[in-house]
Amino acid sequence: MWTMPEICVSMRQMSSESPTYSPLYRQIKSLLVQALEAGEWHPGEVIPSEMELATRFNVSQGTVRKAIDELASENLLLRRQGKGTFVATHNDPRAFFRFLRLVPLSGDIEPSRSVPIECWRAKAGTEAARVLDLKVGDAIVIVRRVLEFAGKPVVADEIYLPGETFAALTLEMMEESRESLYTLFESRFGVRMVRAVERLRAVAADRASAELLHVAEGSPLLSVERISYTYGDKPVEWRRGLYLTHDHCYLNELG
Amino acid sequence: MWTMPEICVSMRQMSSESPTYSPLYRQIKSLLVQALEAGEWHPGEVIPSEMELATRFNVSQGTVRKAIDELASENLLLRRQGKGTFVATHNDPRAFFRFLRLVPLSGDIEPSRSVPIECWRAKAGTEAARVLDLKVGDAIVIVRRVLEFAGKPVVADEIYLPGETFAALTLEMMEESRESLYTLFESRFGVRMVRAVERLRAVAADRASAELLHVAEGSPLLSVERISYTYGDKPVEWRRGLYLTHDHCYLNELG
DNA sequence: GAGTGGTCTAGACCACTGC
DNA sequence: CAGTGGTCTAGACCACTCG
Repeated sequence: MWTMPEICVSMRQMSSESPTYSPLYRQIKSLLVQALEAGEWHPGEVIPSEMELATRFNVSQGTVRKAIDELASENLLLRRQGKGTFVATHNDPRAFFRFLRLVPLSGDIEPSRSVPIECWRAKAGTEAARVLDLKVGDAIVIVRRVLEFAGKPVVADEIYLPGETFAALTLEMMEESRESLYTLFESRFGVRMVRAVERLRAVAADRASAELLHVAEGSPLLSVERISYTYGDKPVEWRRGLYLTHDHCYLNELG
Repeated sequence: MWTMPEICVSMRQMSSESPTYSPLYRQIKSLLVQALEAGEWHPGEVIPSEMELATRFNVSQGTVRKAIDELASENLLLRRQGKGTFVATHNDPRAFFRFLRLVPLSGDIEPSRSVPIECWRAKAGTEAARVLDLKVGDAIVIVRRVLEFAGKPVVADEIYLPGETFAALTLEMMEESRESLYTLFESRFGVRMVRAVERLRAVAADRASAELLHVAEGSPLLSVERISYTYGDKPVEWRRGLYLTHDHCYLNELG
């Protein structure tokens, strides 16, 4: 159960003098993130109304509003006029394309399917440990899978996960699930990916990938290396995908 | 000279009944965009203070603030506390990396140089016409250039521009300019790129590109096709770049 | 109609910049 | 010091949803 932190008043006056000044609405924002992280409200659920939160935190509605505004713009929350504010979830077509920027060249919408291939345990090497913020030798889980669009293989993924959190992950679990991987992680492991960084390069297909994607060895593939983070910028996934960009392209908006 | 539109009061009451209702702050926002588009304030300049604008438009400071907030988040304006609000400009290192998401794998910062190669006039084909919103046969300007990092060629670009706007563009102009291409477009042609969409694929190097980038024919290259837009979502540039991703990668943040 | 988020206002005060 | 953007408040009203 969640208990109300009673620090609002003491927080407020850390103005002027303090070297770590942050405005009230950011403190509220961080309290909301803590509540999300602690699982006070689950993905897809409504959170209390702005007025209720304002009463709880002893601030005005406008201050809560500004905190929620930022969280909504970071896609942690979702506002729906007349209904309330909801915890964002990956179980939502919009979230799907936020993290998989692959679109068919034809523009048509294609059904996609995730085909898990392998899932095994290993110990973190120096690079996996660095990326996932673990110690060398810590347990990790490695998953290999293929993503199909319109029945054809388009992406070959290799995914590294911290072993502690994902100890229970099995191939069967992924095979049975009709949801996306991130939806599975969210519903079964309580891990919600919040943001990610991708590094893209063009590479030549090695033999294994060439077989998985049904192309000739040496064909150009788009290599997408991704590090995903949950609440508090904690890295929880390291993934390398090889994308076949013959009939698809990686779409990116530069704001 | 700019004249004050006097429609605020009439605009305000298009509530309830109207099918095209938009809140007051969005109407203010669109007036500000019109002013930017009309060249009322130039890139790098301060715009009037929030209070002044509020008086002009007969709204409260808060409403102007919300309009400016959105424009700042879209990178059209730049707020600086204590100094004022400025028209965003490409003559700024931050803007540079917003539109060129290429970073060295080593992490070091490398000096870049644009080497223009060719610049010629042509008539728009069906595809160029469609993308640039022109008629087939309309004049276009085509530029080829190479981007070097640390003295080595990394990007080969082919750039299509509407001929009318860029009639005066010459190779010499680009050679003499030490600014980025977008800075040149902004200062010499009054065209500010505001947003862009990129489509990425992995391709094999053809002979021409292989020579430009000093790699073997058939090497995997990252193909980046970009359409850039100015104010009002008007397309003004169509560009295809081939990126050598041996020592660099395309960095993308998924929010 | 009651409840939610969304807009708009007016006024007070704070933090930063530059003269 | 005056002027700018940034925060915070309180209250009114609008638009949307649902029972």
